Amino acid sequence: MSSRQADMPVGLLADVFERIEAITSRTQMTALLVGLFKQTPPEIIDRVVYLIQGRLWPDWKGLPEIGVGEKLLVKAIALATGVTEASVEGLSKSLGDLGKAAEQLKSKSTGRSQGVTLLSYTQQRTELTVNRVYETLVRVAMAQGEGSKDIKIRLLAGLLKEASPKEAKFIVRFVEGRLRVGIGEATIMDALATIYGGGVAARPLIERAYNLRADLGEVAKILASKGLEAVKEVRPEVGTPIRPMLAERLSDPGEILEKVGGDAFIEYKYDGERAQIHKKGDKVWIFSRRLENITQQYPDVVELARNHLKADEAIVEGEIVAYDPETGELKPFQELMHRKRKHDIHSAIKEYPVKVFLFDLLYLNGHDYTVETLPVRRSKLEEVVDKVEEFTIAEYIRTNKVDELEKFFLKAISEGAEGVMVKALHGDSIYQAGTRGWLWIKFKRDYRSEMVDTVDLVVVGAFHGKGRRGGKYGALLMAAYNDEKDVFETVCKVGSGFKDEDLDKLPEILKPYMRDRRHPRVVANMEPDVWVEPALVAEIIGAELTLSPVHTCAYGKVKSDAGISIRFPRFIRWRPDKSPEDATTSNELVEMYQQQLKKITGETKPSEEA
DNA sequence: TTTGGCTGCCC
DNA sequence: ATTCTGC
DNA sequence: GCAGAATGGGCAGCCAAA
Repeated sequence: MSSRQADMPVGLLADVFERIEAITSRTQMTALLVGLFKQTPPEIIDRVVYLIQGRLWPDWKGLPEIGVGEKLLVKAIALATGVTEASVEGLSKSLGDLGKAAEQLKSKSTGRSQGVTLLSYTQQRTELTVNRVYETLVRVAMAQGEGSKDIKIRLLAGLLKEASPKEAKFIVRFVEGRLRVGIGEATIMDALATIYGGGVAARPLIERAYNLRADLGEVAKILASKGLEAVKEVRPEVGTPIRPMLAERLSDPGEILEKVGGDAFIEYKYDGERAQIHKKGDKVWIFSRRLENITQQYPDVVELARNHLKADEAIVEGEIVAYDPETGELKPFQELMHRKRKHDIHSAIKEYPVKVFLFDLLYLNGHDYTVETLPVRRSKLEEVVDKVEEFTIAEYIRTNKVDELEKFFLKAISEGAEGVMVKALHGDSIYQAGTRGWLWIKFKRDYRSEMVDTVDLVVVGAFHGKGRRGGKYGALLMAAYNDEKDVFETVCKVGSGFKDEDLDKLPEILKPYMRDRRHPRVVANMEPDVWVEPALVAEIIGAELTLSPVHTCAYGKVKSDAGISIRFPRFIRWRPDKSPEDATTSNELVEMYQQQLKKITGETKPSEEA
């Protein structure tokens, strides 16, 4: 990775980030970002954009990640500032921000204290530049194999030593993968449109290019070097992933149909992994929802696409689901996850067979279908797919009736789907990346509390929050009551569902029960930041129960070496009327788990069906 | 050689 | 993944 | 309604410690 000639001080970025962090108005944020881009040489605008996004390059390039998380970062900061890891960790916990911790340590230890370690000339620091920082971070990412953790730590520590306190804050946050200043891709696009497109009116053009390239750095570079006209020329390309269309969520069927404009396609929402499948001649690529190249994980799907997509060039989308070829039943998401592997793929194929349910077509033989309506895309999809059991089109109906939607939804659930997708089919129902426009709406079982298990769990611990939850608790450790052993066994953490107000009250609520050590009646593998004596009960909702390698609830009862946990847990409300012994018991969770198994595997089989 | 901590990516 | 918040 | 940033369970891969 050679240095590029054009460069700029990274301090300029840090200054702008800090100013943006302090405000909440999106308009002002965009204006500040515009100011930054104006000072950015076009040659390095891609790097600046990546740095703002908290990444080195797009996921789909297949390049390594930084491979440094919180723990290694603590080591690097300790090494760079000459304090113990424990003190870095402590500061980070209390500030809720490892970046701020680094900043504080840097500003306290300017000059001498760290100069003691080695050379005094480090005091007259050379200014860090964007290229210098970027290239060092690339070296961190590229360090792999034996001894690589040490290399990563040293490289980062070196960078942090050279950095000003403010720069250190953002370097650390970058490595964590989020700058946390309130700038996302939309704000970046607005800023780019303002500078290079003559105003925010150019945003849709820029966004379209971004959707088709999934590389905002590249789009920025095209804009900066060749202008808006060049961006208009961007077309879908087989082998280059397209940013996925996402869905809104709603729990009322009537409202859903209203939102999509009455008439709609309703299709099963399968619980698997989303896949964007590209085919060009014999060559096939598969991209995940985050546009990682997952082709290697699914040689069976590659083969299916090769044989059953009747097109020279195509991009289609579907869901890969684990299933049992003997019975035809769909298997839970957890089963499919065993396919997330690089090694032993061929034994995994046999052990965890999958099938593919296609639901969209984005490109076909030179024609861009992302700009076509859903009915057009669907009918082309039907033409192009040579359906077989393992490679088929998602089950769907077309309707404008609420009761038919309800009925189809129940059928979907009974067949092991997690709900349905409701999709607009009107004249504007294009393939629109992201969530805008209410064109797709998901309707899942767990959005309806009456259809899903709600549990009352006991608080046994708490975790310090980060970012906007810095200085507060960010999550609680929850447990079920084991009435046979008279102990509390952990089920999950919960950090979602709290209003700011709830979080603000937490310290006061927890205060009477906080302890330094685990309460003797608590059984946990996990170590929270603070332990809490079992006393407080909260209602928790989730999508379903899972088998857990870490949580201790009913450990070994359903499966050896596994407890019971909850997928997508969220806080609903406190249950001050309940004592900890009134909480949901471990045995009740076992029963709920077994009931759930019956729902998934049992109900399709009975012959009274149909 | 095995185990376990950490990380990234699925949902 | 879900949820909350500020604009 | 959009955009952004909090937060969850759990899997495999990787690397270092045991």
